[in-house]
Amino acid sequence: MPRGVDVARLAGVSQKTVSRVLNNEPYVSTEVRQRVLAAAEQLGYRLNNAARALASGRSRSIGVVTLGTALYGPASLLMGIERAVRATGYALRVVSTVEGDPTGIAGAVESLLEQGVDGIVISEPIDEGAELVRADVPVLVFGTPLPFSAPRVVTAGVGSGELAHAATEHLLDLGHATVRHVAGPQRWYAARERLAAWRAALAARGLGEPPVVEGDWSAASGYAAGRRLAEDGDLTAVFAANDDMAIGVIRALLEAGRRVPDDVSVVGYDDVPVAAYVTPPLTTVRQPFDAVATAGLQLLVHAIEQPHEDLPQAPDHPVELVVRASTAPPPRKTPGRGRATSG
Amino acid sequence: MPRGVDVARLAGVSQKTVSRVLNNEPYVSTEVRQRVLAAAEQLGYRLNNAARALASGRSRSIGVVTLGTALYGPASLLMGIERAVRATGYALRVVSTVEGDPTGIAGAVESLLEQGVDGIVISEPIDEGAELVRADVPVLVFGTPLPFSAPRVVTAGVGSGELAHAATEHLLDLGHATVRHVAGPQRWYAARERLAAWRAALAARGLGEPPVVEGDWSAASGYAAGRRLAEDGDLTAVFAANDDMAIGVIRALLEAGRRVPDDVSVVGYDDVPVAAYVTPPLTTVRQPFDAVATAGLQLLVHAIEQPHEDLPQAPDHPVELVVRASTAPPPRKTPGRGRATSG
DNA sequence: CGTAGATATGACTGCGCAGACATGACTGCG
DNA sequence: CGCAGTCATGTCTGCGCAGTCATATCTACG
Repeated sequence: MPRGVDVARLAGVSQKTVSRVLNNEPYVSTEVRQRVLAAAEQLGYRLNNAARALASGRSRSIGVVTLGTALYGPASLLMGIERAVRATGYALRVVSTVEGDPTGIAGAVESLLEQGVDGIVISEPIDEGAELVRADVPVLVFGTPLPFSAPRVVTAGVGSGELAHAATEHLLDLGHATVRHVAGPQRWYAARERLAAWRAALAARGLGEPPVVEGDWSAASGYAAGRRLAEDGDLTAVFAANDDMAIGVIRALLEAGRRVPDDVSVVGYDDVPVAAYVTPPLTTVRQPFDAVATAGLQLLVHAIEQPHEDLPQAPDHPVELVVRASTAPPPRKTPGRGRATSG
Repeated sequence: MPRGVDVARLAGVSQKTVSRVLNNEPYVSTEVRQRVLAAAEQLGYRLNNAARALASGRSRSIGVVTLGTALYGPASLLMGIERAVRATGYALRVVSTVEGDPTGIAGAVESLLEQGVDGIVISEPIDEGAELVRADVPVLVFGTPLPFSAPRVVTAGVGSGELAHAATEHLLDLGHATVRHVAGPQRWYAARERLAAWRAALAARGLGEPPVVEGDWSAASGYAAGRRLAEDGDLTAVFAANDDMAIGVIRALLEAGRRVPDDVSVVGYDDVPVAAYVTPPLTTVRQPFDAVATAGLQLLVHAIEQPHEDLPQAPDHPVELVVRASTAPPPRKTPGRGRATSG
């Protein structure tokens, strides 16, 4: 591997000037700049990242803690983060945790700190007990300020709240007497936020709160939840915390003889790409992952590079209720079937 | 930040001994090891990655080139890679490309090389023209040996071939006269492989090859393909290159008045988590992403750490055809509707 | 008891870059 | 014309580790 001095020799300048050129620093004449670039090109020279990081004290990289799942939401957010990180000129390092991992988020953060990242992104905050996560670099959390100890903690919202609210209201506006909720796993911030918004929407209309069924985001758990919901003879509207569970719910309802949306309306969350094509097409909520990631990363980079300035606040992002065929007004005559017992 | 010498001083040893302890080198007495670990713990000491990379010439990190999509296949493989990389003790750096990106895979590889990775993984090879990708570290490609110039190029298969073959055969075994194929974008290796396997399965039975409809992996493109397929009055069986497109195809067929599976059988590919819960539940093919990723990474790490030994071959992985309700024997009396014209 | 090997530790050094500072050439203006 | 300010470049240095080699101690065995 050629080094900076090799380029310098070939271009007839000092190593420092090579460094200047390759870092786009001012005070280099155009002519020298050209010579250096030509020499670097000729030798196939690349700056040595380790040496740069050691000399400058910054690694120019950002670490992200993600969940080891291919779930649409987390995967989309991760891809949004990747693009946003690259746009800021930083490199991306990824560590995943799995639910139930004993070291959890704290362990993942620790491993990123060992790698020397300049900042950390927690993409899907989940509660792994009461652990306090310590970091010596700025941290960006999507959703909620976990118990973090770090120089700067930045929070960027994904706007789940208001939209889960809107999803519930959409069902109520259609005339449903109430809305049942299939929640996500409550250790996830995203799941808690959606549950709270559903609750708030019911409360705003003075409605009581029917029992919540909790799933694990999977279609299988949605199916199980749907079987339980089907025992409710008065059921006409369901809000599921993500699309996969909504699809499972719909399948269970169909198998129980409930038509969707004729008998029961179902709303999902995420707008997965197949949502428009399943039967029936799913009413759902679309999240602007890219915009959220971009905005969050701008805050994080600001926190990294201007450690003493105040942080601007993250803007809210337009979220969108996508109404499709899985929601309709409730049936005229409620079927009034008796409540079946499980077994 | 405390440095190695600080720990050394506290433990009453030399910096070099601290280095030995933290790298688990032999020839350190148990007693000294304890003292050093205690001192490191007390100071909250962490090895400086940049300095170790500079001094040792290895960054202990592996870069992966992925596609900036949340598609189930690529996302699952990425997560499998993350786990596999972590299991080998390396750190993971991620760069994504988008289709149509002018710099393409070569640009992504270049940016990883600048970051100083010890090895590179190309998770979803796509053809970005005839570019020759150059790397000075070993490269692992999932699927196909692209035109690569690197010290070692390792290939690990995802076994798409035989299974796309099996999927087609499953339909033929049910009695269908032929099988139409909704292909993925042909720049993707995975799409070409599935197309070739479908072709081979037809040829093996001496069947002619009906025209292929190409999609872009999305349910929307599957829907468009399904509308075109619905013009074929003799259509009874479809093999789609992924589940999302299969779901789109099913929707289009339903809207065209074809029942699935009564009139037309549809097979997908990937076994996305909702496949079992859509209507009808989807017959599909499950890929062992984790196993493939683990095996591939073992090869890559071998190529990195034993540059002069021969590479063991990657084992084949069990792939699995999952038969669900979307496939059935063809209808007794073919409907024989005339071929409609589009427009 | 003497010497070869294994074991345990330290001193010194350099990896390749960017920061601090020095220096020289040039510009403009009173 | 002289001096301050800008521009352009170079010299020297150290970031914090791991590699190399030297050294000291401990075993084993003839």
